[in-house]
Amino acid sequence: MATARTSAGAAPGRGRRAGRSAGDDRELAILTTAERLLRQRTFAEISIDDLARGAGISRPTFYFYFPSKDAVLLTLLDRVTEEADAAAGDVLDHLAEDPRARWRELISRFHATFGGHRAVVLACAEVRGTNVEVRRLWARVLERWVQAVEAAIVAERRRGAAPPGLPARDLAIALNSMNERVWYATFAGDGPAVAERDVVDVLLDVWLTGIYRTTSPG
Amino acid sequence: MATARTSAGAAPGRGRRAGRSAGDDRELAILTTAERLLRQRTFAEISIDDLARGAGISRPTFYFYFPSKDAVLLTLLDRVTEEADAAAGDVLDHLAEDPRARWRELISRFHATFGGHRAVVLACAEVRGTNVEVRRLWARVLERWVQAVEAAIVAERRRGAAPPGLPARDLAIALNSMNERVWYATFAGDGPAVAERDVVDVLLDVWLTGIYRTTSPG
DNA sequence: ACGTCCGTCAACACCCTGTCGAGATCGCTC
DNA sequence: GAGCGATCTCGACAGGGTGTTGACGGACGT
Repeated sequence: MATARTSAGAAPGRGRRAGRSAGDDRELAILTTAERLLRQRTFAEISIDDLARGAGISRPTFYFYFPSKDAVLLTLLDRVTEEADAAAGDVLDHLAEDPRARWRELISRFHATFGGHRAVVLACAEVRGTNVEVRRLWARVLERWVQAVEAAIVAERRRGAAPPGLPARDLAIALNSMNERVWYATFAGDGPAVAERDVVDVLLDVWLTGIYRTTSPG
Repeated sequence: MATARTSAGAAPGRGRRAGRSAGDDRELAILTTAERLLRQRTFAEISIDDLARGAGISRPTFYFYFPSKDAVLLTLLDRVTEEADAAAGDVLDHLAEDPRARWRELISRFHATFGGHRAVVLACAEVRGTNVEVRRLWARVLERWVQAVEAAIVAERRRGAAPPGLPARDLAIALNSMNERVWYATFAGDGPAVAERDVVDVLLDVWLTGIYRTTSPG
């Protein structure tokens, strides 16, 4: 039980006495061990014992820091999505300046963030089917991005840059979904996939034609 | 190890003496039990014992018919993709008659097939991360569809109906990927999703704009 | 009647998860 | 610098799932 150690939602490591403690180091050690191991094996192939040993503690002690293996991944995912949010910034507020360049910037930054943590992204895709918490967190994050894109599409239509068409929300969902799946295939490298160096431009083209009916919107 | 009972790839139930035998019934019973249970719980929540009891046999006997729980799902997936292939038929050979109507027919038929077996589809998405065989089978199937769509795009460009643009294969990958992910969200019902009655039209519009730059190609 | 497959299952060995309770250790106060 | 509560640690256990082994019954051709 311990304190509110589940994190994922706020700055982790809160709820204990102010300063740095040995416990914080251990928690971090578990996290970094997880991300390291994820670069070598599947999430399913990693046992709690692996995580514990990698962090220099015993298996029962692991449970002091995280309630389960999935909770570790959840924390990792939380960090990545925060990083992605920060990277995206407010590009969508400046679409009018140069639509194509701005949309490209958005997609490109997401690509860079996910690509930098592909092990975590792949692992999350792996457990999304079984783990409710990961599913919910991802749903929440995606919802935010969908709403941002939806608003941007509405704004582009209002200023006459984009023609009317599909409900903006549906279009935003479809485009975001496409990106997710295409990135997954590219990073996982199995099945038909777009080459990593082309993926941003491919996605961009489908976004632009979907929103503007042209790949060079004015 | 019994005979070549893994199936998934050819007509299942071959490799034993000609006529119907009790074993074929059992094998079928396992399959139908799996699809039934999948409508109620997650794949991970179903144990081999559940499958065996549902089929009226003991757990060790299950192993006589299938090497693992995943192999059952693989057989199920094989059937669904065969059904989808059959449903798709040769619509893509008649695009010139009425592009919008034909593309819509293609998407709509896939939608109907997957929607009719959403439990299996969802379960496959769940294990794709962990199971190599499911991953490979899905990759093979997807590759076929991608190639068919790629060829259709090339043909449409050649006859002047579609403008040049992205490499046809990359476009085909992106569009197929989008469909997969959007359907998944719609069927799973979690996270931002397109309403089931709208999903075909939403996907169609993105396909048409991506391929023709218009939603009403001539 | 007799071997030989097909089909069946009780029992076993194994691995992984999650929990409990008994300690060690840390940081603070008096 | 002794004492105390919170933090931290782990050995040992219980439970549930998987996959395998070895022995047993029945159908079928000869």
